[in-house]
Amino acid sequence: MRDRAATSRRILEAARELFAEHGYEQVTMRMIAAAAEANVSLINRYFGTKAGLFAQVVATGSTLEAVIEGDPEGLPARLAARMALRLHTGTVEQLTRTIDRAGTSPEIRAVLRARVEDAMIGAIAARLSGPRPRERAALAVTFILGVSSLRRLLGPEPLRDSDPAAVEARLIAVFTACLRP
Amino acid sequence: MRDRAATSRRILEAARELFAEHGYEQVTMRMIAAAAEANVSLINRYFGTKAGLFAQVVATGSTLEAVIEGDPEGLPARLAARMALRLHTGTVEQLTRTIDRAGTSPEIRAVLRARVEDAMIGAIAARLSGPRPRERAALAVTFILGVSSLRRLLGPEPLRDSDPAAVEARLIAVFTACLRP
DNA sequence: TTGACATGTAAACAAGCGTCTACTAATCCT
DNA sequence: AGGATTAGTAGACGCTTGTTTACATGTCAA
Repeated sequence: MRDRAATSRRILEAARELFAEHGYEQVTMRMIAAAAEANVSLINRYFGTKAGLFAQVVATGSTLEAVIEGDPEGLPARLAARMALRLHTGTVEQLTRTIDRAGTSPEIRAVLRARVEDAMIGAIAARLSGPRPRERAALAVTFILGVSSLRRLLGPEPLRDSDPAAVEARLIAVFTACLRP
Repeated sequence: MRDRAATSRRILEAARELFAEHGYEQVTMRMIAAAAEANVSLINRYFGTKAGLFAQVVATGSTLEAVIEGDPEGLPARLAARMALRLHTGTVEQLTRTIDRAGTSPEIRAVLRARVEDAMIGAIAARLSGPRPRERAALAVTFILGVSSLRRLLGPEPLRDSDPAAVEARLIAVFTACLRP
């Protein structure tokens, strides 16, 4: 046929970018359709509803796993290095930004919650030894989410023209304080 | 007359609570009017537009100033104590929550940015000595905003039934890592 | 007391939203 | 080759949104 798979993928990718950029509520079905060069009705046909599409976007987005895996001792340093790079380049992890900008729509809270709980807090906590690993992981995730919030509010400028090495050293201290037993 | 001042104040307070609870976009003019027991048209008459009302809410909301003032050495401890209390009671500062849940509406970004820049980052940075005070203050604000994000996504449960003293000690270490010269 | 002004009200407005229905057209299977 | 199935399209539907307009009512000054 005329390639349902390709169209479906174009819709998903267009939605992924738009949700990350403007947030769930600001993005309309027609915006997604236009960006994907597809018809609006196809979005509903393939993903059911707008919330369903968003759930798919969140569920299939890559998470921190590439950074998390490795020796647990080096975890704060790896998180700090990644964040320092992001701060310096002015970008934010796409999925983190999507989560931050999603707002408070009741229909999408469940999937957001599950994703943060499993793929962020749970993934970090699994690497930690010592008491209350989820509690410590949650603090690290707090900081990661905070960066998205700050950038949403202030744009990419703050912390950008800082000395990357100094920022990274500070971030290592922050993540260590969050995660150490 | 029929007390314009009182009606105006009821509208402002109703809007303040609703915006903090549900976020800017989820709150409708009719919700505010109902909560304030006022007519919808009066909101527009007194505040111009929905964005204008939101600007008024954000501009008049109390900030961290009570916590920030005092000796700079004790600032991390005071911030940590306040946050530990908030985490334990499951609440979040109203204005911080309003900012977090405001979403990405272009019409309100300017006022949000100004408020975070001046009343949070600027206020903390003014108390700091050493190099790049704004940069260090921004990291602390990152963490503060992150707590609002985490609670928006996960609700009040996480970090709630932890040992408050242990959490507070950890938070002191985090804020110290953010703010120390 | 009465006219003028401020306050409050109700209804409608136009626009935008997500979704659905009816239809066309392309591709596959036998 | 031709019916069946599926991808894609166009347009309307019902609803909600923020805002505005026209009107009623209460209050104060003269």
